[in-house]
Amino acid sequence: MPRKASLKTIAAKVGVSIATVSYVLSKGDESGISQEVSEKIKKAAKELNYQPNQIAKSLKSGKTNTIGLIVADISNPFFAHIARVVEDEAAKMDYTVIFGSSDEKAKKSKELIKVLANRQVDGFIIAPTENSEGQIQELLDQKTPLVLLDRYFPEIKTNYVALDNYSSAYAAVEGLIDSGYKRIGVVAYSNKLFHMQERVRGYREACAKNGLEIKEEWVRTVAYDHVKENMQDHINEVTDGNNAVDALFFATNTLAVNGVRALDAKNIKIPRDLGVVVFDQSEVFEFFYTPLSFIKQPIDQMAKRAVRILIDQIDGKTNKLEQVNLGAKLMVQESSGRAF
Amino acid sequence: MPRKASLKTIAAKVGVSIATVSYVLSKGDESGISQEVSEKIKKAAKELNYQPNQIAKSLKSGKTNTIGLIVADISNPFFAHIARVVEDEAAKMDYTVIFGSSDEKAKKSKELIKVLANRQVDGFIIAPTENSEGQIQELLDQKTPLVLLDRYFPEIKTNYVALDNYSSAYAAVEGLIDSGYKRIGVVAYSNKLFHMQERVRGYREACAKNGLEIKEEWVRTVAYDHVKENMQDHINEVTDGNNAVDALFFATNTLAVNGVRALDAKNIKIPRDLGVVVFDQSEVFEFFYTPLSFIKQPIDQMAKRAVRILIDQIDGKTNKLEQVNLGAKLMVQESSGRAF
DNA sequence: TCATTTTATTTAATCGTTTAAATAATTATA
DNA sequence: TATAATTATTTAAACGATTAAATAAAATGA
Repeated sequence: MPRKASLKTIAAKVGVSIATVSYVLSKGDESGISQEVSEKIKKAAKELNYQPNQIAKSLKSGKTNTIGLIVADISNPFFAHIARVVEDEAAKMDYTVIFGSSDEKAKKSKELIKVLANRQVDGFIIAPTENSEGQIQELLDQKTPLVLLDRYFPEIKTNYVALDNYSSAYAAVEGLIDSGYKRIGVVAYSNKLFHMQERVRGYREACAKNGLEIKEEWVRTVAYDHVKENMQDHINEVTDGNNAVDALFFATNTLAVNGVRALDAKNIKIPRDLGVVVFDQSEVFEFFYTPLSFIKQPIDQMAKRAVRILIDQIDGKTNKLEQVNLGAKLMVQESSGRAF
Repeated sequence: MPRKASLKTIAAKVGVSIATVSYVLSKGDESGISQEVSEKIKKAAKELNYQPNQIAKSLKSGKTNTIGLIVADISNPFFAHIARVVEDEAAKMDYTVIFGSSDEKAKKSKELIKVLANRQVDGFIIAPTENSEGQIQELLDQKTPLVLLDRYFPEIKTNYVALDNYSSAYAAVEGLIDSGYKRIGVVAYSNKLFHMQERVRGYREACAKNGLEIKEEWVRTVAYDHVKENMQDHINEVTDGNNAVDALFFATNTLAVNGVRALDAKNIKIPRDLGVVVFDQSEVFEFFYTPLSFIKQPIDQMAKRAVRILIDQIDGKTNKLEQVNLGAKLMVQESSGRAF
């Protein structure tokens, strides 16, 4: 790429100083530069197809108008949706988004934070991975504007926008109970992230409060990297023998998609043989022979809110902690209610 | 955010010039700076948690190591998948990705190109919208490294990585014909983009070559922005009366998802009442009561190839035109073959 | 006409980095 | 010991923009 026209190019062409050009082009009518010279400069700028170099501006101003977005995996529809909303909301405020996928690995997350920080993003929106507390704390110590999204660490004082995972899970499982299911299991990720723990806690409490016993073998946890390999075993183990569950709560959409595939392979029919409810949405669910009941997260709201909080922080409009827990909606479809 | 440590900070702390610090930190052992001073500088850098300012580097070098990715909609799984592969491939080469969604609008695309160009991205990967030929040509005229992805304009000499849409569509429709379907319709987007036209052409030719007549009312086109509103009407019109189709070819996954929803609403069963084949993949298809046959695009390959071509161009390793048409695989499931 | 005010434009510094060229310090050579 | 060669370090310019401060030019007033 040949270098593009800069203020210098224009200045040379018109025969004025760079400063004059800068004033005309950035200050408009209040530039204090004569009509005559202004016209010439504007004309030259147009002819040279001048476009301001945002990098130079950023260096001068210390501001890039860029948000760093770190999610687990941009190709996961949940995060892709978030990315889109963040993009739109950011664009409205003249911000641009650089993204990265952490694959739920603290190491990748750390590397991403470093790369994006070096690129001088003005702030971060992060769906943090397990064991990334240190990284997050470090950003806070450096006073980097930051909003956690979807997940957060209760022991760290950060802005976050998340869901009331406990209540949502509770409601979902209670829905199963109300439909008459009595032996309810859960499939969750085997990480210590608060939101995941809360979902499991919601499940446990819903059962407890409704007088249902939980056998520990019904509480299945899967590593993020081994869902495909291990799901069938988990499903087999909770659906075989006389200790089989009669309903399952899947803690994420990916778990559900894989779980349902495994159930299908065993020819277990929903809801005839097994009730199902899922945390989080997927287009898949409505196309399943039995549309799955799920907890619908207000993704648009969450992402918008996160962007706004972040930009307010960047602008220094506020430095008070914003901790938002939104409510989710239980979308009851056929998978969670059987005729008894 | 307080300003971070810079070379200047380190220089001041150690009591040497900025240049010395720069040499030590960027040239390593061959810096030509004495062991003694080097050590002091490295120590200070570590203590100050020095991180190089990529913006300053970029200004100096004229290179940002950033790729601009413009797709129709990052929240569409097809593009989200592309984004992920682009991200990974770019990261391998020390590049970062800024993305934008054009919503198939030339105007938005133009704006995005401007914003990203001002941010000095080193090159673009674009899935171009209808009527964006001018924008693309302009980038080429400015010698901006560029690779079109998924779609391209045959009349413009650009690098591109796409699919042999014609052959793939042809094969898919011929699959329907081989299964005995005789009154085959198509649902496509009503845009003039080459890839879309090629899909329709593949459909037409497959029918023609196999001696099947096509009634023009079976060729349905939908505006990108009105799929949801109009799909039901289209489906009704091609499935009602004695001129009804016995099979449908959906030209994209979004069209298929909406189409199948509309078919469901009319209680038309696949493949009993209607054969279906789809261009492009979706997780949904396998969960439908009848898994849908579809054309599987080699998305990973496409996106990787696009990144590699782009970076080769950026590096000036080559300036020869790279035009890649990959083949797709027809994944036959139950939706396209009925027992006659 | 000369000082003063106002208006228009330029100079120069800055952001953080790189790097060619200049200079200073040290070591080797005669 | 003076000189040349080598090694270590600094100076200064540059990337492209912004902007306070300096200066130049024009207009105003007495």
